[in-house]
Amino acid sequence: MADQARDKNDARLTERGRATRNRILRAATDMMYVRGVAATTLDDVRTASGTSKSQLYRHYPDKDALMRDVVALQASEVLEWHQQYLTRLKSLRGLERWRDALVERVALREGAYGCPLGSLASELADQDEGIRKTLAQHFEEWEGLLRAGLERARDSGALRPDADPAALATGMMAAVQGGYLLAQTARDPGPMKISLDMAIDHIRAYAADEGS
Amino acid sequence: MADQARDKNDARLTERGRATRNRILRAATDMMYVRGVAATTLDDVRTASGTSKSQLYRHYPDKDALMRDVVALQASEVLEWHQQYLTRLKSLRGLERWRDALVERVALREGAYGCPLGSLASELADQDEGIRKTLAQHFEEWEGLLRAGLERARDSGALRPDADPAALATGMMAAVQGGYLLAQTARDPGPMKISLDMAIDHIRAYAADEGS
DNA sequence: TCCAAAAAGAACCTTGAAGTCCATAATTGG
DNA sequence: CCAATTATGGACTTCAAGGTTCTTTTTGGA
Repeated sequence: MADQARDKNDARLTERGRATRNRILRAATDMMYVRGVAATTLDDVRTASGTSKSQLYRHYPDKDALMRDVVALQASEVLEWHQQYLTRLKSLRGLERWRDALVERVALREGAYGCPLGSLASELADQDEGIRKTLAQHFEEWEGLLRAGLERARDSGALRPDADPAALATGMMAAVQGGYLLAQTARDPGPMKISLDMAIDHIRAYAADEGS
Repeated sequence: MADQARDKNDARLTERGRATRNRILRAATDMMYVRGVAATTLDDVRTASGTSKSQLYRHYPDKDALMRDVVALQASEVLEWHQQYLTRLKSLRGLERWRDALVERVALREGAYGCPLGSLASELADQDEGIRKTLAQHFEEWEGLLRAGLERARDSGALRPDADPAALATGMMAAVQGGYLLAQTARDPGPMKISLDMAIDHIRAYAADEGS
């Protein structure tokens, strides 16, 4: 009882305990991404992480708690990846570099598995209101990276003053998610590239001087 | 054994039997859309359709077979709905009417549940290769409606000759799917409208005479 | 009206996944 | 180095979901 509360945040875990916990979370995150949350059993996680049932139980009261940590980890990794490209964004050129990296990433697995956050959202949004809200916040943060970049581009004169960074960022997010889904279904990164090109062209229409 | 083969296509079923089969399929389709495929139990379907276990078994050898019919029904209904707006499409004006109807449809349920086909795709694409291919074909058919409409628009002079209907249709499909996912996660149809507006604007950039 | 075939209903079985518990091994502090 | 605490392994229990089978009811044609 006191144990569970303590273990939730790994405050008083030894090095070894924390390593086990991380192995569990890593295995669960990877499997839930590839197979889906419902299709991933705790026994799968146990095997893949090289641990045992009682360890799952020690570190997570139930599958839901594990799932919530999976969402958090996946979100932090996705955000971190995009930050890498977007925190200093202020031109169309930067947006194109980001697009190329993203398309490359999707091409590496031939489109499969979809967006690490998007597929969680699709599976869980209408099932657990708490997780839905959490995911909505993560999406907002992600969109915020784009919006901030576009604002910098506008303020620095790369985009016209009448450009609407918020709407452009939302459109770009939809292009990303739609591209992911079409790529996943077709097992082909092609649609992702076309989709992102569309969204960038749409932004380019607000470029200060015509042409790229 | 002969029974199963016979029942698969409702060739030699009586009126009553066909009605039961339809009730089962309708209930399964609705529930799997709202709750997801994995979260829908056969017992749920049995209750919702007012039938019993042996009837499920009689009409469908297993859950997978039911699932496949659900995909087919959902696809035919989605396609039919979009055909209604897209078969005679040949101008931006028509595209805008379609967009308004789609946004209205999403707004009715406050964004929830996502795309009837897209959420099936996200859940099943990496789980069952056969279903993935089927869904890819349905998406292609859907995209084909858009592409054909854009080709008519181009041939009738509404779009410039250098417009690429295939790429524009793919971009539009991504906008639809991305819009659905963001609307589902945010429980707000707003992103769907912004996303479709972006895709239409992108097409408008290829309009023969400037402006709409 | 009666009979054969089809459909419905409900009890039953099997499997697999989540969750529980306890004995043993490892680790850490005094 | 010993005792106390923490981590581990694996067996066990429970439960729910899928799937099966049998009996009863309904239907439709001779």
